[in-house]
Amino acid sequence: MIDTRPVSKPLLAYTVARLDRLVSKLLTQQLKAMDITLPQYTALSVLAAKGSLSNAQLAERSFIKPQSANKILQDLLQAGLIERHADPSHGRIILMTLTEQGQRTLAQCHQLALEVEHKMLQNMDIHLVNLIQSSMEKMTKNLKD
Amino acid sequence: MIDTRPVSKPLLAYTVARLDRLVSKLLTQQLKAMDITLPQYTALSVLAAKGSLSNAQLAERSFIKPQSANKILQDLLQAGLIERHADPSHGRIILMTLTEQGQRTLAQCHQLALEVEHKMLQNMDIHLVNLIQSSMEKMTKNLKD
DNA sequence: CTTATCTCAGGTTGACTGACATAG
DNA sequence: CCTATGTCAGTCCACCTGAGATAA
Repeated sequence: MIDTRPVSKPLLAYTVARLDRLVSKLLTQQLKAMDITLPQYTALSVLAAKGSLSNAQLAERSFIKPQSANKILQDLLQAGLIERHADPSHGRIILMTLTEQGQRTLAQCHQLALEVEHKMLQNMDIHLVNLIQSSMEKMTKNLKD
Repeated sequence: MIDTRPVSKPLLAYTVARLDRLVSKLLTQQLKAMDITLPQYTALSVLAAKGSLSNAQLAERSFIKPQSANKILQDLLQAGLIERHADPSHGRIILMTLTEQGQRTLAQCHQLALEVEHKMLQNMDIHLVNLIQSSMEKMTKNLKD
């Protein structure tokens, strides 16, 4: 029997989505041991990288609504992993920073995440991986504008 | 003031997740005009590409549970976009294929998805994009095993 | 008996929209 | 007034787990 189906490649968007679903699944499993959800780990990482961010800033960077980001930050506050600091230049804005416990927890979570990252990148050229990462950042920028 | 924060790059896993969140958001918005959800469009695309798949096969490919895939297929059946065919070689397996209406709908959805894809890939080298896609498929394979 | 498949039912999570107070 | 921000409340969706029937 002759196969008459089209042999067109799937969209890159599909390949990205499929990879992300698998990565998220594995990462969520790993983080469960630390009693941290993936959105919580992500927020913790971004806060640590930026030093401090407001709820609105975190939401915009993460492409989610401020109400969604607020829920994540409340849970991190509850767990004692971050703390609030009033922005001296603007009374309404509240900046979030990691507590010492938050930094220790983040370091442990990062170890678990690195295991997944290394498994994902096994037998891959480091220069190619860097090129892929910068290309994907460009794609994100393309879609933002 | 001197910035003493570490300048280490984020994980590739994070960059993938951030891009996927934005792509999924835009794609979901576009598909709303066709009254199709992103999981439905994805399932439709995979079924069309493979010709026909069982619920269990679709679930495994998509890294979701059979119960989740079943819900999606039921909705597509309800909408008349796919139809069921008993597998002649195994009484319990039910293969799914696109109806003619399903193929027409998929073609229209694909046009909307291509708009997002093209925006994402604007000013990017096609050969690099192909290299990125095959690399990401390799990453998915690395994580599967 | 064991395994794979399909499917009904209910639960959880991580996003959403709505509404409103407050700071500038 | 208008805009941006924070936050309380409720909703929705896409996944999940549990349980059970059926086919090889």
